[in-house]
Amino acid sequence: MSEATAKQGPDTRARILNAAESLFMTHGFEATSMRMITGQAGVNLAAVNYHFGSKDALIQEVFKRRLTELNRDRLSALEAEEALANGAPLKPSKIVAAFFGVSLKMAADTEHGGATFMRLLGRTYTEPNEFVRQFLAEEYAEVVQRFMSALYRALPDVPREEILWRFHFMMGAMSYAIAGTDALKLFAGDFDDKDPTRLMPRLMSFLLGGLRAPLPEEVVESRTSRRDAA
Amino acid sequence: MSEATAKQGPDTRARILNAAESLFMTHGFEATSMRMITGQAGVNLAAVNYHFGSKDALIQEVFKRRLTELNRDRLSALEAEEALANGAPLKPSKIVAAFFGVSLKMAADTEHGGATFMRLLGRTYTEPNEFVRQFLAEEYAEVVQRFMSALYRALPDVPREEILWRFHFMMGAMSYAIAGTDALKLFAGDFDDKDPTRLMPRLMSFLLGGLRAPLPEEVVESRTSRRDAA
DNA sequence: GTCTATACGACGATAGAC
DNA sequence: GTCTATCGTCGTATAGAC
Repeated sequence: MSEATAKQGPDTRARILNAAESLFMTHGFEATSMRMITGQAGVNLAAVNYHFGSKDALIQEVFKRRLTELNRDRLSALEAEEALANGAPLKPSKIVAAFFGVSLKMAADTEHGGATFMRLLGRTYTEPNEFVRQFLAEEYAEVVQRFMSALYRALPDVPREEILWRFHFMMGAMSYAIAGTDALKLFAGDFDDKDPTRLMPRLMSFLLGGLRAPLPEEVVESRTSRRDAA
Repeated sequence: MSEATAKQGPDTRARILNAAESLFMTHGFEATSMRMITGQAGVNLAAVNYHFGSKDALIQEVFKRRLTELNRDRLSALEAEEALANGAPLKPSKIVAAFFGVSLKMAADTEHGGATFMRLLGRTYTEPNEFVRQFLAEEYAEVVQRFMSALYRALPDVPREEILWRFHFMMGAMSYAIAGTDALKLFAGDFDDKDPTRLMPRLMSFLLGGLRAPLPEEVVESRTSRRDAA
């Protein structure tokens, strides 16, 4: 159990990916060394750089696998709602539920590392590193565009820039929701962990309240004055 | 300007702290090496470990200085509102503005590294590291308790556990708001950076909408059934 | 093409001389 | 208190064996 799970595995590349994913999700990216990965995979240290180029590239590959799946599920959820609506604009609650419901579902999967992955994903958004953010942008481009279009239709009176910002805020709230109970316990020692299924309705109420909140005065003013000018 | 700002500075400890703060806020904690710090401070490499014990301890010291100041300002803002209210419960908007207004103000200070600090602070909440979270809990204990008390009074009909969660969600939204425009640009290439002073009203609308949103059904149900049982 | 052995420079940390 | 020398580990690069 200590190391070298299997010595004559068929695909070195796959063994590295599996070992890396498992270790990353358990210890985080930084705390996982190349020597830990290659040790567990039973391959030579240099194999990682040969197959992936660098540790960062390996991280990206592991990340990509999960993120692609996650975004596919998010799009499926949105499309399912759109099919039901039959061309009519979706209710904001349906759109938000499609995006964040799928996210929380993966976050609830503690067995396959989904929870750890979602925590890492939340942190990655605020990563100062340039190429990480750019990679994330590419992965998100399609799904964000689709969800934004749905929201534009659902909220025709809200300026698009405002919707974009509020979606951004919602992602932040979700990130903390997933990072979760641990952080909350710090603030309230008597805090009960309770049923994690309550998180979803809790978060949904908050997100919808924020999304449909009255527009900030400055935006209202600028819209009013624009209307006045016209 | 390259290194060794002053060779015969009086207080080695202070010179290390200043150099560390400057470098941390510019490059982040991890990207700043001990050799960079001691080089800029004009002291020996081993001096950091002698005076602070470790790099982590030095990070805590620098972090603490900022966070103490930030939380002091947040409490001052709350107390100023409470003085105006003369014993009456504060409006939720005043409470939220006190906490997050001060935060955004520090985040807007790009000159002294306030922006970088706030970005790092936002990430630190979701840090899996145990002692980092415990340190943060101690630093936040008083200010969170005070703000929660104010919110309990302001929203007597909302279950306290719900308020706690929503405050947590608000912190997440703020964290992403500060991490900011860079992340947003990734999703919308045509996105305009615009006036950063608009961020505050934008965020405030969202936060208040979320804070005052209708309670999730499950919470309402459990409260109703509890009332029924009584 | 794959893979291994080995070495390189930078990192945080520490023991011991002054 | 401060310094030098050195330790073990890190990610990475490369020469050469299969």
